[in-house]
Amino acid sequence: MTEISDRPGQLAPRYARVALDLPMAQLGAAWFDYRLPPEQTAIGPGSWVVVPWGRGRRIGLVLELAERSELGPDRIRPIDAPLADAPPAPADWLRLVRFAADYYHRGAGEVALPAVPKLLRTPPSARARGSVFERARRRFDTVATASGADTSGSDIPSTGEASASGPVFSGTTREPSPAQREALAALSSDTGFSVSLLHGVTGSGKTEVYLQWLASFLARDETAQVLLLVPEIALTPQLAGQLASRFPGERVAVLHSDLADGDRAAHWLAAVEGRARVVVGTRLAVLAPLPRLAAIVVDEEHDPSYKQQEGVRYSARDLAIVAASQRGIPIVLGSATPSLESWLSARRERYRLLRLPDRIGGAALPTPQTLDLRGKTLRHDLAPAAIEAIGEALARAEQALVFINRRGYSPVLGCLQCGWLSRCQDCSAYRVMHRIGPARTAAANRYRLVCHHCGGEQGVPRSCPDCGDIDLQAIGRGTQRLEEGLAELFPGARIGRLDRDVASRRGAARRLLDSAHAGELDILVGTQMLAKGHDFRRLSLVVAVDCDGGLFAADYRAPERLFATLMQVAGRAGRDARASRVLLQTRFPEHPLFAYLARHDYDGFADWQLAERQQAGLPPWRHQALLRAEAATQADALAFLAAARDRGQALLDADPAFDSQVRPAVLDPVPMTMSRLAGRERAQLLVESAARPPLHRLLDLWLPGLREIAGNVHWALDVDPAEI
DNA sequence: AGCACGCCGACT
DNA sequence: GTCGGCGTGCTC
Repeated sequence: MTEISDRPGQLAPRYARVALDLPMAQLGAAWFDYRLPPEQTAIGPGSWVVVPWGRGRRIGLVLELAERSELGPDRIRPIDAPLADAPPAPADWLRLVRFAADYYHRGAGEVALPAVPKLLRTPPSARARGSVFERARRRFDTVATASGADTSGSDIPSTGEASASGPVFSGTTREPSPAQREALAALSSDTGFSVSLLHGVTGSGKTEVYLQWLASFLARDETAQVLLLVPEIALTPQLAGQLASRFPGERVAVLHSDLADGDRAAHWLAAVEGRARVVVGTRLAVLAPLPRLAAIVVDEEHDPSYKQQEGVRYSARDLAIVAASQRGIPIVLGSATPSLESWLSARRERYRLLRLPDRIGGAALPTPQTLDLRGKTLRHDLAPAAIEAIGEALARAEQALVFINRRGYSPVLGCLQCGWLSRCQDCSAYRVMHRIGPARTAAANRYRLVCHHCGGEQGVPRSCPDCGDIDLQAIGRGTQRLEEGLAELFPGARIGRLDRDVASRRGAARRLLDSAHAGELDILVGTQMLAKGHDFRRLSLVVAVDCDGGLFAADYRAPERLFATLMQVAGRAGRDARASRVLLQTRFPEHPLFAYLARHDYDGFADWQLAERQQAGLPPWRHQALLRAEAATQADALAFLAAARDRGQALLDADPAFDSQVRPAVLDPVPMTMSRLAGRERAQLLVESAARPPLHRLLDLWLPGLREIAGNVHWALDVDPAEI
């Protein structure tokens, strides 16, 4: 517990600077002052307090105490009370929160409060009996003792040895390979802060390195905690079980947004109070206030899901590195296809590069081959050679995985007569046709049109809304339609599908994966979801239906993502040392990306992409911040951004401190690619800079003034945007 | 951002 | 005559 100043002769502070979860840029404040209770309390930096706000109550975080306030005393209200039973925030965590607030140009409360489970940051009502904290403590004790591990997926059957757990996740320690031993030896020399990039192909045993390395911290110090960040929630529950069996006697806290409120509070509190020494979670776990953090691993560090896309748009990977640096502890970033940001840091020897070049057990990586679609007659979007290969795999009683990164039945419905397309009325996008009923249902009830952006839905019109023609066509193919096509091509084959629609039904994803592992499925159809961390023993063929979307996309990160995705999908094949094939359907087989992929040459690909980015003046060579605006009309959004640009430019011109060599550039406002979303018009303004300090200096000067010109335009800043 | 107060249309 | 539309204004 942090204590208030009791230095003799000093004036006792009368006020607390409290961070609240409110949009501070819009409110024009960095914190709110409240009066401390006159009697001696333990309120100090890191204390959680209940404060009056308007006519209600809110939970706030005390940033610091102060003797004076800018505000007249009559405008300052007193703190209600300390939040009973809440463990104070550790100083290390407060530092991280402050860094994130500065870096992302938001209020500290906008960073800190969303990191606390809802149940624990709801002001206690006068009625509530007992402490939510005490209940959360008991809950974790019960679940952690009962199952030894996981609480989140009680409907999820535990996976046996022959199941989803690949060898690297097994409960027993296996003898490390020479490369693993080398990596572990290098890591064991660490004292204090260091960043290591563990570059290892799928199946090379990165996880074993993480776990052994983390275990060494737990063994060395009986109060030490370790943090393992993972990209997606889908695999987290089973990973928790695996960690629990791997660290017997340790209690594992699991943190991700899909936990039930009570579980989330229980796990968070166990982590925060040090009762759980192993903490595993998705991006939000990086903001858990861990008092005894000794080491961090970021698994699949390149994964886009580490970037928060609403509220404070932080990068959990970047914040993890900051946290390690602030605490003077080591961090390991692992990936088969590191982000170009991390790769550049490794090339500059700011990060130590460790490699696991080979698959465990010596299984060869299959060599991806392109299938040129030009001039071919496709059936259900599949080239003859792909169909043939699937047939061969089935004949050998092996499994095939067909990958398509589009869910639903067809991406758009259209009228062949007049050209009408199923546009979403609220978004600049097409509504996607989804099959919702079985084949015997009347066609009109079998499908719906769904917008993947705003969630808007409608029935399928019986005839064209524009010309009345009844010949409406599903155009293009998603997972559902591909599944149908495959059933037609391979009657009798057992086909399973996995995409977000399937996964949203509780337990459905697990059931599908279990049947796949049990050999009850012959063909798996799915999106990215199918590519993450599953070893299918009998899988000998992977077909990627459409690789071309990522080749020439407007988004300069598209090739990087495509390369990572295809590497990951390809990695599903051939773990059992069977002769495996990976077929990539494309109309541009001569694209250099495929050559790097075929050679398994990540280094070459990354260096090539880095060179392209350097030439184009893009990250990670230059740094970006994006000012996003949203208004009723595009004109309003653009007018606000234009005014913002002028003010930004004026600041740059007026301040000689902006060195002309590294002066940030404020570009012109443009409508966003998705210019309309959920009925709101959106536009954006890019600021870019060769160096970070002048960029942040500009943002510091610039953002406070935007309040005056915003009118009814909503705006927000995105530092290091992932998509532009 | 919430959540008030505050003035103008179609309903019991 | 009311219920309610969302336009400004305030919150330490």
